[in-house]
Amino acid sequence: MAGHGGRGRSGRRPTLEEVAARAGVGRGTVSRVINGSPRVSDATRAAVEAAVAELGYVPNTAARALAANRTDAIALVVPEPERRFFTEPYFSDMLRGVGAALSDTEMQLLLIFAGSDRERRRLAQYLAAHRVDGVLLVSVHADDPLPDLLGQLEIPAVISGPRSERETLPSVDSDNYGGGRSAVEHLLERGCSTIATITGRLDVYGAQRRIDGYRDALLDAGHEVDERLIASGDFTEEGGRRAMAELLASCPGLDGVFAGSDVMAAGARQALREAGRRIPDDVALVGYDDSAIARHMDPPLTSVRQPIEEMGHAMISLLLDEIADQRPAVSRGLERRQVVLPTQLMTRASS
Amino acid sequence: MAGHGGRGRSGRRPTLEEVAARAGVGRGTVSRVINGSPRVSDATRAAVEAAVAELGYVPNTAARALAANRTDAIALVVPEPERRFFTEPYFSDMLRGVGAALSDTEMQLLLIFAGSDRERRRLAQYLAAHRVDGVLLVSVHADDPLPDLLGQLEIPAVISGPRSERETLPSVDSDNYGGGRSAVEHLLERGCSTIATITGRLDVYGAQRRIDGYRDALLDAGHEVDERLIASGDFTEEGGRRAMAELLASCPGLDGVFAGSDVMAAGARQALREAGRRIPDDVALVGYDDSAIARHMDPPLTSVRQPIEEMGHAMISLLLDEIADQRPAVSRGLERRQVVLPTQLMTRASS
DNA sequence: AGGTACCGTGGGAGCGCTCCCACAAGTGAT
DNA sequence: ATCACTTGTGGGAGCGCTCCCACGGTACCT
Repeated sequence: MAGHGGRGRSGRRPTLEEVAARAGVGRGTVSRVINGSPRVSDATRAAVEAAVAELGYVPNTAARALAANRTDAIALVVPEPERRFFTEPYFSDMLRGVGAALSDTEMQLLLIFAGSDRERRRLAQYLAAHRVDGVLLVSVHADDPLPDLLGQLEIPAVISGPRSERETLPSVDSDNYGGGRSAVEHLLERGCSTIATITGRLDVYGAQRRIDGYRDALLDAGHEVDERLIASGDFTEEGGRRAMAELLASCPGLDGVFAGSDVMAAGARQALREAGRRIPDDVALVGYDDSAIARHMDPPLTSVRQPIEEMGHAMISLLLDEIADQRPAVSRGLERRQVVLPTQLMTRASS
Repeated sequence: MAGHGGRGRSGRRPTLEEVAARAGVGRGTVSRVINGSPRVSDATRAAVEAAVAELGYVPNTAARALAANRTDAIALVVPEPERRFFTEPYFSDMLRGVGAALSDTEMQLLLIFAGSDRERRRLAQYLAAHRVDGVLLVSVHADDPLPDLLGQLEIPAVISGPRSERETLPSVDSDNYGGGRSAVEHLLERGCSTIATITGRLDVYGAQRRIDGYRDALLDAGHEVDERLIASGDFTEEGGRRAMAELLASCPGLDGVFAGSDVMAAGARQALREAGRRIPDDVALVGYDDSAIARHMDPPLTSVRQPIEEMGHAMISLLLDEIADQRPAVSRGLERRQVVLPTQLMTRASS
């Protein structure tokens, strides 16, 4: 054999040009094959593919990014401290869903925390450098300036929970209203007469919608809504514990609780236990998220399941559309780019 | 004002060339300023910095990567399923430590899971494309082929727990032997006479070393080692529970347990509770990692603390050295590139 | 037969940077 | 004054790709 230019030898990596020479074609043709263009004859394609395999050719991402002005990467931005990311199963579930949706793509996923001011500055710099083609925004609070920044920079973005009913960014969400409603309807069916709720942070739109669902379910069943039965948590376990303690103090007679997240439900369980209330005999408890916590709690927690996997898929799909659409300035009609997916109540021993 | 080429206008971003023109210098000089080269006069530097600020210039990463043949990114590779990453606080602590160590750098950190075969193939492709300058390997099992792959591709790497006493890669570890030893010595001091241990996966070198520490502490105190007191877990909570149950069955008289991780200690606690043993009155319990679990357990868990933050720093520091050294083929002596950091026993109510 | 269409293909230009060589100007020893 | 360095600077070349224009060939219409 003349030459020994196999892939085994490390050092320099083969380039497009070398593949072209080996396959006896031009550079452009190899590029077309690599990028799956249909305008290549079958014979040529086969020859190129053989050359690629023989040489162990792997495209140089940097060169491609420079020439094509894209990075083939998207960022999952979590505007929360890292700690919360790991504590709150919602995030890790979301990461998994998005990762799964992306795994049949060439796109790379970057996880970026933007909890502290320092991290935010870093992120701003990062986005200014256009190091990603698009951004997935998870858990954004109502007054967060991040979406505006993305708008200025003209970086496509999709948000996981809309910030309000007038969200301008494409968004994906579960049916928080319906979910809250179904939780409360379930408690009513179980015979609860005094149902409290522990809400998430009120600057999160989804948390508000769950409360709306709570309210309407009670009203439609002919109950009136006692504002003292609405305690606000902050999505943390400790917040749930505290809210539950307050509720028990102000309304000792309550017999059902809808917590706005499983983690808060876990906190509520603690408070109930400390107060000597049995679950579900004295107080029935329902959570939200159907995370691992719910299944492992004692007793197992009834919870509202959000189709996280599907939500991840939907977000990716919206974002990729957004990225693709960015180039031609065609009039993208006002087709609804707000996806809402249904929830499902998972009934367990806690209610 | 003539022109309106400020940073506000989006669309095209300013290039080096434009900054150079604005500052009235050459391209090379701007590059030197951007990269902090000392061979620039103060006056010129100031002029360039002003131009950079006025134009809102941000370097194009892709162009830089292509020209300089580096990516300014490193990967944290976790050869475990995603689930374990989120379950096991060790990983998130490590991520935090590494992230902190990297935050005063320009380097970007990528988190990559390589739990499934599919993910591993993706990773291999990724590494073959040289999309990172270096790799941090966390929790590698003895027979993992990943380190070899990295070697072939000549990608600098640092491993978080050496695979054996003959580790060839630069590595960072806590003193597992000393940690295990101190845990057992502590139990002996507390008056325990029959001390069991729940080990981590035996193909993890660190787990072995903790057992060695356990053994030696007992031997040095004049006890003999009863093999029935050594039960193997797999670092999971369920594994800890099962191992504890076995230990209780075979050695009902035990009064002290050293668990190889906090998560397994949590499992052990369950089993102890189910068996009606009180902690620490009937059985004293010590964990390893000093993770959040330890502090929140009931009773709070005595645990061996590894200086994760420092370990992160050490890993980064080793890796950056490795990357820097890669270029000149100088004879890098055999200076020990194996860092071992001391542990510290955090005493709490469980012992 | 000539015209028009398209297909598959080759290769120039250029993406924005870094590297390095060349060169002018200054410094100090001889 | 001469030579040898050093310091700061400009700009050519080139990194490996994509984009796009141009071109020869074949097919199908007049």
